[in-house]
Amino acid sequence: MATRTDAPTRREQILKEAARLFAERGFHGVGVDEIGAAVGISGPGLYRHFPGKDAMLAELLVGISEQLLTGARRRLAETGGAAGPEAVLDSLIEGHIDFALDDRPLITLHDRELDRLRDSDRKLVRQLQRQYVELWVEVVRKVHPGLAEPAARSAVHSVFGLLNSTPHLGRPGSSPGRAATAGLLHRMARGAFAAASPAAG
Amino acid sequence: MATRTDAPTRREQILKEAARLFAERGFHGVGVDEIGAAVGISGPGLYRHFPGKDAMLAELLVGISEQLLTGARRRLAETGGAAGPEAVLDSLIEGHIDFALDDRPLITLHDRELDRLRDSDRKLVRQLQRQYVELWVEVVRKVHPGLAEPAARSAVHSVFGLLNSTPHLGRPGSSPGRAATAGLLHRMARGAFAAASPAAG
DNA sequence: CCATCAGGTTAACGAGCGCTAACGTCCCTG
DNA sequence: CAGGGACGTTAGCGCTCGTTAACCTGATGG
Repeated sequence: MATRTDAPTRREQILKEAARLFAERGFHGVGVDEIGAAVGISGPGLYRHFPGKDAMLAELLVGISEQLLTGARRRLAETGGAAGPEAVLDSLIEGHIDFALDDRPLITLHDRELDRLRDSDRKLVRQLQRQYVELWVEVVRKVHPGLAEPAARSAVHSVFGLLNSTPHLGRPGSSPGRAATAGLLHRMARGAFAAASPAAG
Repeated sequence: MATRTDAPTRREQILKEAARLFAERGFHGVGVDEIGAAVGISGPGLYRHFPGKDAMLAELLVGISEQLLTGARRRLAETGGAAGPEAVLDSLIEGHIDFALDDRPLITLHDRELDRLRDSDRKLVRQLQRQYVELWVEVVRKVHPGLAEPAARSAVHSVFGLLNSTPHLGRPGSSPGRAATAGLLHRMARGAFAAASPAAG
């Protein structure tokens, strides 16, 4: 019988620590020796698990993009049929906020270190990101039909900027607490979308 | 008599190109030779104008922070007396949007490369940023008295995230055009603040 | 009981970096 | 017309980095 949720493998440890370090000091600012030290082994030992430093970043960024996209598709499928588009949008916002609050280092990496990837990986990540954005755009336009498509796309990007501000919001366990912060971000995102339409007073 | 606005000096050229390169590939990802090449001189020639690579980044970040803060104070002084706090908030938003749209590389650097600074410079930048945030917080709380101070501070940080999303919004001259983008961002920022209060329906 | 292999170790290489040294060349000024 | 400062250049130093090579060890399994 397997242990509950299978204790984190070495690869996963490495990815987690690498994400934290990359987010703190940037991809080029972190040496492989530091990443190794963070998981208790030393520098070149990492090469038993990854072909190189680039590969760690690639796996992180692709993983983030896939996780966001598949999560959004799942939420769309679950919420889409039963309730109206408003419920779908709320679910998308909730999912993004959960991710931004629980994996702050990854959110930081997601739009910061994309240019350090090999061409093929970068193309893949951008494609996943684009699909994620387009999924949001469709839902937003159902909730706010007065919004033209280019404006909706800009609005989605801007709301991502709003939701991804979590790294600036004081460390977990500080001022407002997680639930309050999530609620605040959710209301602000909805308010921002609602105000995006030029017609709205 | 001086020429109109004094043709850009070598220092200013260097700072502008360095900002662009740092924003594109990160502080550690850009070599001094590249910065030199971007202004038509080669690597070590930069050291006639700056004591080191770090100094360029420091001057950029301190300059940004000072420009934002002094601009906000000026707007507060100009708009504060005559009209109500709503007009002040609109003016702050407008100023921040102008900056985010006109100096995208600087906006990118502003919250990305802060940790690469020497301790003293980083302290200075953080202090300027904090004053800028607090100025916003006060104005926001006058417009939305139902908002507690910690929530207001979080809301301000989140709206900065929204406004600073301009680098993701398609290069200048694309889809919506500058005025339309500025208007969209402005409405969304106001909508986000308005929705931040828990009481709001 | 020994072969294998996963997962480490240390040593060292080659490239690239920021920066300094030494030198050249205008241009301004007394 | 000296002389000096502003502003370049190229050569090269010292260091750090990512990566490879060579070796070690403990668990596994036929």
